[in-house]
Amino acid sequence: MNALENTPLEFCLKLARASAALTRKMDNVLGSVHGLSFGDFTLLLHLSQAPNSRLRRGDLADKVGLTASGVTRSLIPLEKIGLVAREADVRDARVGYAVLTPTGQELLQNALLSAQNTSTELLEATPKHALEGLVTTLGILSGR
Amino acid sequence: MNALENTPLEFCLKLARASAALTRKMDNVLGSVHGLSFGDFTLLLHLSQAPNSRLRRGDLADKVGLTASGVTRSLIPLEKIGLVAREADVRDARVGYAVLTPTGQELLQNALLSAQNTSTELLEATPKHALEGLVTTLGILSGR
DNA sequence: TTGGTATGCTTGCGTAATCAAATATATATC
DNA sequence: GATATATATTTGATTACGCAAGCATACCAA
Repeated sequence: MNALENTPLEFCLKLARASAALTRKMDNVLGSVHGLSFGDFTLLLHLSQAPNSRLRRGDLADKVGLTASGVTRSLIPLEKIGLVAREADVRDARVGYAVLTPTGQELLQNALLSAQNTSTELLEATPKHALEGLVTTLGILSGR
Repeated sequence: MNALENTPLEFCLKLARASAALTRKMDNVLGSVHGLSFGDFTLLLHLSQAPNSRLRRGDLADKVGLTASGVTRSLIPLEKIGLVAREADVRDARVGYAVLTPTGQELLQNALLSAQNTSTELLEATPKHALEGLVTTLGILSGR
């Protein structure tokens, strides 16, 4: 009945479905507790992991899997509420940086705990060693 | 440097990123060749796999990982161009079905080949046995 | 029956994110 | 050094899609 069993396409379909479920769950948890979407959280987290909590806007787009324009638009509300600040490059006036503010750092610390709890809970039925392999495969798909 | 190595959260972040990359790739391929988005394709494919190529709209939502309202809206253009038709339930006037039309079947056949090629290509560096494990984990995440 | 609740789907509204075009700046070539 | 091309980001227009509320219909209980 299902000719797609164990095909790459089946994998892709399940990936998309899982991602949708994950995003909704994360959006609900992070949104109700911290006022962040999963996308917002991801942006802040990547910034916090960068040197000086600062990234070129284009590089940030790459890391989170958005287009440059997606990052521009997503940052607007975060800048407005003071979680992220904009900085210019001294040598190249075209590039802009996004920097995590102290306020952003602080909010992120709390949101991080929620996100970790939620993801751990979601994956509690998955053995740890399985995740390692999966991360590799997902990296391949992302072109990484 | 990265305290998230091999945590469930890292997995979730990569999952979201991989899904974004996958969707963009599929959208490009299916869109340019067949005029379908990856989402459209997924809807048609699930219908084609159902008995009589027909599903209750709510069940379809479940399968593809959208909400009911997402399905309602996504089907509108597909119904408009005649790939999907709407049918009523004789016993329960609340339920609506979505049925794949012959035109839809035909378009899907072609799109399926493209999708299969693309997904195979994207995953060519991933051993088959790895995919099997992944599918299980993704199912868990989807609550399935 | 009839009132109340549950179910299936759609609509209103707001946000997110795409592509393509525009803008601004930098770099290279002649 | 002027002109062409390349790069980084933003803006315009459009589509996708979630949640909450709204409808219509079904089911249940007294």
